[in-house]
Amino acid sequence: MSVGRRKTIKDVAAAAGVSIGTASRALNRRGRVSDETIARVTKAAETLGYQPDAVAQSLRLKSTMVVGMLVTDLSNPFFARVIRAAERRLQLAGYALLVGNTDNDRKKERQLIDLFRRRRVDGLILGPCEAEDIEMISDLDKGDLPAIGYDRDFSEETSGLQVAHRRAAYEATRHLLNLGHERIALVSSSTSLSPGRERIAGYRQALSEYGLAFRPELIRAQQSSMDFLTSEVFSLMSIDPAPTAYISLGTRMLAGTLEGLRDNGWRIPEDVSVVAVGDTDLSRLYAPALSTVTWDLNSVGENLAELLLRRLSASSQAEPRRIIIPTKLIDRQSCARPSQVAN
Amino acid sequence: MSVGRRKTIKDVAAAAGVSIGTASRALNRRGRVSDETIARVTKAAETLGYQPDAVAQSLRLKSTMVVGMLVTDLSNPFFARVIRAAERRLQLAGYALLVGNTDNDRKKERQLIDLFRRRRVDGLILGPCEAEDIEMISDLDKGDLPAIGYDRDFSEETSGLQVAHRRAAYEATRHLLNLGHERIALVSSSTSLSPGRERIAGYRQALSEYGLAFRPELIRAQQSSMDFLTSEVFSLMSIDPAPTAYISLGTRMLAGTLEGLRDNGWRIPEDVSVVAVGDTDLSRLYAPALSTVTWDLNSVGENLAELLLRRLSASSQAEPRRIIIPTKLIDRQSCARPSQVAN
DNA sequence: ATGAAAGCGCTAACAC
DNA sequence: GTGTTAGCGCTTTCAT
Repeated sequence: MSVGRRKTIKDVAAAAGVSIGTASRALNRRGRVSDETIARVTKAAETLGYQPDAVAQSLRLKSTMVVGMLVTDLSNPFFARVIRAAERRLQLAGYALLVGNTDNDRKKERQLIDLFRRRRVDGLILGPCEAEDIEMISDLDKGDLPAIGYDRDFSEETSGLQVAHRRAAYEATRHLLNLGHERIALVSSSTSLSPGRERIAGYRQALSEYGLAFRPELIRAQQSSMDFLTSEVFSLMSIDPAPTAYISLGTRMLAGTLEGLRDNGWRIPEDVSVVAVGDTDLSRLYAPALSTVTWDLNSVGENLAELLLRRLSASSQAEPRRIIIPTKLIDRQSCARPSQVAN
Repeated sequence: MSVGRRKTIKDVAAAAGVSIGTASRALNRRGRVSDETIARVTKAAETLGYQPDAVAQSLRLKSTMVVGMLVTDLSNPFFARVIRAAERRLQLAGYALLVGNTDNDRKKERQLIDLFRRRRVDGLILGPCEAEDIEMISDLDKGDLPAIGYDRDFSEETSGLQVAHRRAAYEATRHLLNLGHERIALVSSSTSLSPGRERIAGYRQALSEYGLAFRPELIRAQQSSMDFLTSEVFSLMSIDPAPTAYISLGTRMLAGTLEGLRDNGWRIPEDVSVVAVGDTDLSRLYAPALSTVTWDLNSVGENLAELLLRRLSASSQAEPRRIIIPTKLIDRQSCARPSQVAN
């Protein structure tokens, strides 16, 4: 179709009979330009189908209007939703979103950050990653790359967002404790990730408030693999006496937990209570419907974008901000008093 | 931390005591450079922590090594998985992935394409979108923007990938027909999207092979909203005589279908048979486990990346290619012979 | 084998 | 108000 090469501002200038400097000013409505030339240049640009070259602009303006986002797994619905919301908000502000998958590998994360830096992204949103480093974000941020953290450790000097995983685990545990459970298993993401650590902390706190001892063997969090094996659940179930309740807060682990319980013939909530994570179709439609810890993923994405945007607006070099996203426990039908039968 | 501005090739050249031209050649090992200078320049670059500016390179080389991908909904697991796989493959080839959400809105798609073009992405992967146009992709592709299609219409002159939705629907329908069902409801994405159209075609074909008439009232595909209302299912259930089987091939609609059926007290598969889509936790763990049409999302992503990469490798301006991803029907426990009770 | 210089497309500073 | 020019950081002729 279009035979000629892409139109440049030079073409526009020529067509409008002005210099390229004037063309630029007219197009950007910057500096002193007569209304008449603005009109002529705009018209010329339009008829030529001129679109400014963002690469050249970036080089000149030292801003690409691109931000990068790194998460362990783009396809994890917990991240995918967040990305969607963030992309929407960023686009509104004229930014595009470059995404990368770290596979929860520190080395890959490092590589991607370098790559994104070379690409001169204006800012970075960093999701949780193995062996994360409190200094990392502030190093970047104080260096040449504005960065904010999402569900990972970051120092007080930088902005970031965290879901209230600790509180979530605390409340889930309290909920079961209140029902009379005393042996509560916790299945969650690895302790090398902030959410994993936070959850354990919340769980412990609830336990200690009830004067119950923390028993590490009831916890499954060392998993670094993406999938949670039902064999892990079996090992939990074979503890004597066995747990009477399961809090399954790992996105990918819930299915394993349910499968393990089911395959062993344990009924929910008669034999065992379950608290799940994420208000998914599975939680709602599973029989029985699962009591679930949830939070607003949309809000996470929007707030992340907002946080970074604020950081990028040169004016407000201001205060670093920390946003905590509240969680909610939706009680459905998967929790009951522990069965009287000694397991 | 780093006080000085970013190092440029000029700094490297100075530090190595050569001209910037030589520095560039040394760094890229292009042209004639003595091994000794290569060593000196490389060393200088390393000690300075030099990283080439990709923006400047892009301007000069007329290639950004970025590709864009547009889908209706980044958070839809069907797309999220594909994006993850594509990103991985592209990254291996040195490309970064810019993502965008069209919300299934033609106007937004158009805007995003223009935006991506301005950003000089090297290529584009376009997912399905409302009112898609066969010419669109080839226009782009023959114009200035290599593009391939994913589950959408594209002309024979361009490359693209399609999941075998028609065959999938055909087989699902056959499966139910073979069990003795004659009134089969089909719930799928809008007919304004390629997958929706294809599925209906497959469904019709199976019906006609069985000598059964196509009854449009058994189809729910006009949905443009993201969620499928259970009221739609009620309307289906209240047809007289009611369908004895449901094929629910819309990602977002499966939950609605199950909910509608359940809330009305219909048992699966005793009262009604169901075929679902996507080998998700829900399909596996729902009681009963759902017979499901699946395909390899990972392979979709990889093949899309591969297709675009091939298109981008200037050498092979070659043949446009069309890849069809096969589907598989996993038969579980949600299908049975129709109940003898006249509904 | 190396240096000098042009130029990718754009914006901003400076003259007039 | 507009034209001219420098220069963002890089690669690539073209001389030497």
